[in-house]
Amino acid sequence: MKQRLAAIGTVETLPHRVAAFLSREIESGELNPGARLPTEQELSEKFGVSRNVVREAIAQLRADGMIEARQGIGAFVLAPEQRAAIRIDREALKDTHNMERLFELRCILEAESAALAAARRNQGHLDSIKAALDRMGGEERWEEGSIDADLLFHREIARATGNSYIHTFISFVCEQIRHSIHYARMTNPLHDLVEINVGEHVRIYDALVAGDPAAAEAAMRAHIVGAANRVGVKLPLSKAGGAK
Amino acid sequence: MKQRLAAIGTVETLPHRVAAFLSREIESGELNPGARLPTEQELSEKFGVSRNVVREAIAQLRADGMIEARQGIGAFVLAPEQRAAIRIDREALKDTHNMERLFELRCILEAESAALAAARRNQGHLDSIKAALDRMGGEERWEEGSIDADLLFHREIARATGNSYIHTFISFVCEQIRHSIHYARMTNPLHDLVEINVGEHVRIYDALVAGDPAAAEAAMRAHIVGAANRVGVKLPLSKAGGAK
DNA sequence: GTGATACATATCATCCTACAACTTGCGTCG
DNA sequence: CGACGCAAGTTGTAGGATGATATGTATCAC
Repeated sequence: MKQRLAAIGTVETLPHRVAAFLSREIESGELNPGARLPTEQELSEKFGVSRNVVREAIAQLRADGMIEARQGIGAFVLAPEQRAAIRIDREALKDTHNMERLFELRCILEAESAALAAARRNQGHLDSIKAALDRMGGEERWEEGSIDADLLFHREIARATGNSYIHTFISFVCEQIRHSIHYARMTNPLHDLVEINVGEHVRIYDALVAGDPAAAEAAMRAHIVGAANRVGVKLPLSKAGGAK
Repeated sequence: MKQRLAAIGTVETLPHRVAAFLSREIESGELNPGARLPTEQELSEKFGVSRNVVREAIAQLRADGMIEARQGIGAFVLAPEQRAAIRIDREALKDTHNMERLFELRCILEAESAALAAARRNQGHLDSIKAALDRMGGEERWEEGSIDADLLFHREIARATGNSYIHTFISFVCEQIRHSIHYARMTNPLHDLVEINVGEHVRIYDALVAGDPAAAEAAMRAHIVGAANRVGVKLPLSKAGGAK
């Protein structure tokens, strides 16, 4: 928990600020792919920091595949397709519209993954999922704990697909949504209590136990649409309402 | 193209090596979440590099949310759920089984996204998609060019969903698969020519023009299963064969 | 003895300088 | 005119110095 507080209120370190500046400049199109960045010395003068700080910032962008540095020449902006990592800007999460987009992505990922999980889960998976489910509705009414258990529930289902990439992606998207909701609550204390609908979770779990992919997918889809509604986001998914 | 070659044969810089070492140590579980890393000085002595190099390596891991540095105390390993970025190890892509997992993830993402795109696309989107389609089957029979056009086709469809996160995720997964195929071809020159099935693409495009979500989803699913087969991966998707 | 204050220590954050490695372009020389 | 080499610019690495922050310890007052 101490980590969580620190993670949220992270002090903006200098390299992080420089990296964020350059990153925005690239995303916004001021620096097109193929363009050459100013030299490290120029950047250090421009920002009023040491060259060391600039180097750490560039190292970060380079690790993400946003830029490529060539010794003796300079650093160049790479095309977006060459990115080696997916990173979501925390600032963007404060926009409700982006939260809606995240929920949409999550729905796509989790609905079909639930079907996969229903087909492939073994007893160990079911036990882990059940444990998370119990933690959610159980004695601990502490809010943060319930949210943790909720996320764990979804992660365990993702793990039951047996596909580590699916697990990684779903964990990531869920965590981004957690942050997004966190921000939304700070600015708008109306949703002070994000209720967790245990019934929806139970229906998903039952479908997994039954090994019914179609039922699991439908239950998961209904759950995520419901969860989005509870935080004030209505999903315009084509399948949500109209599909069979 | 020069960038591409350089990107593949990238010289392993020292900070990158240190970061990779620590990253593997964390992934493998030798350093559990909450554990404290050795001090920067210890690491610099252990690897025989300057403290500056160690700092750049740690800056990378910190940007990914793998570790958290606290001034005056040390650096600590964070839980996997707290990662701020998704990064896929290039080495892992050489494993065929992982390629299969990637195709599975891609199928989940793209099938439903195609349905969304069919519902939301405008004329501009259709034009961009058509342009990519033409480049694929057109005069340019240069292999790399066809692959580029293929990926562009998929990216443009993802863009037509109007959801930037979906676009980012699909672009990323497709690019990882491109690399994976690249590696597979180096070791096994059998698939020297990855044929691109234009007919499958046309069917997807037609469904998008018609604005038929269900048809677009089905066509996309068939296409990705087919593409996987053509590179020697058979997808065990529950929906692929049995659905409907 | 107990509590609080002050100090010493450990560690990360930033800065500075210097040199090595690499690329490019220009000028010199054969 | 060509080839070689040198100089300048840029990134890569090294090493030390100083500031900021957290922790433990010792001292001192009560």
